[in-house]
Amino acid sequence: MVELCSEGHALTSELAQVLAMARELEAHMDQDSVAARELCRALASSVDRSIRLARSCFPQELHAAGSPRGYGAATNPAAGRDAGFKKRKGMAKVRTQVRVTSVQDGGALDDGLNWRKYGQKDILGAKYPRAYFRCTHRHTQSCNATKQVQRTDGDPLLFDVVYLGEHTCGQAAAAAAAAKRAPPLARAEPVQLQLQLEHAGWEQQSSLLAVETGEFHQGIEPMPAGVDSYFSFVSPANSDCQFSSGFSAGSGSAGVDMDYDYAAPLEDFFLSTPEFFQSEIQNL
DNA sequence: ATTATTTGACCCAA
DNA sequence: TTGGGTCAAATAAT
Repeated sequence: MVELCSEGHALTSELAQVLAMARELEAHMDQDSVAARELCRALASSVDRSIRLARSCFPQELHAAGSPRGYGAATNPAAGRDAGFKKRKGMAKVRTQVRVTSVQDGGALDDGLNWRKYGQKDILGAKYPRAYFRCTHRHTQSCNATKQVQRTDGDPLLFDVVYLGEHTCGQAAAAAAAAKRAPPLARAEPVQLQLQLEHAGWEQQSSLLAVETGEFHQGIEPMPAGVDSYFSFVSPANSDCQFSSGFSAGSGSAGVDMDYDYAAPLEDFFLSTPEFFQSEIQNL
């Protein structure tokens, strides 16, 4: 279920990067505070990636070790077994996890998706609370889409956003269409995305990718035939940011209940992602 | 007046 | 029993 080889390589190079950045940071420390801060941020991101990679290599062991919360695997201790998520009425069978750098600008970019906060909880072992949002149209259109937003422990500028369910109201499709017509403005800060798909006992977690917000949608390709879920990203700005992943859940026990098409909701999601987080991150 | 947020209470699965 | 998710009354914002 887990490809130790490729993930292990990624982990190794990630940790090597951490080491290099740490040394560079040391050299910078009493000269240039701006560069040092930037390095700290990169360092924290890298550590965070390493943790995720390590989790995907050794899910059980690391979870038992009690690492910080706020990660998809941590919220899903049953990964690898049946019922990786709490099955609630009307809950869609796909969970998408997204991390994004905080974007602080007053411009209220409206992607057409409306969320309403309905709760906030302190999470055991996490520095920051987790906020719970539901679709504004839950009652009028019985749309059961929800999401959870939580600031990561490692890097305060990064947020974990977990989407549960899909929009059955019309706004998701409308937002995707709007994003296609008028792509968001490019920002200086890259956005980091992480994709996590869960389906019954099957789980696959992607590598992290970093792409420019103004361009990332260009890399999205629909999945090829014969693969249950497939996405490919290429950042024009950075060849290191190339990402592609194919998921085949057709074999073994993972094949149960395959009545869901991953492609459409996820593509819609990525087409309008950068604006999602404007309001949600403010109070976290 | 209407709509959104806050926050303690409640529910439920582990 | 505990922790996470949701509810709903009070409060704030528009």
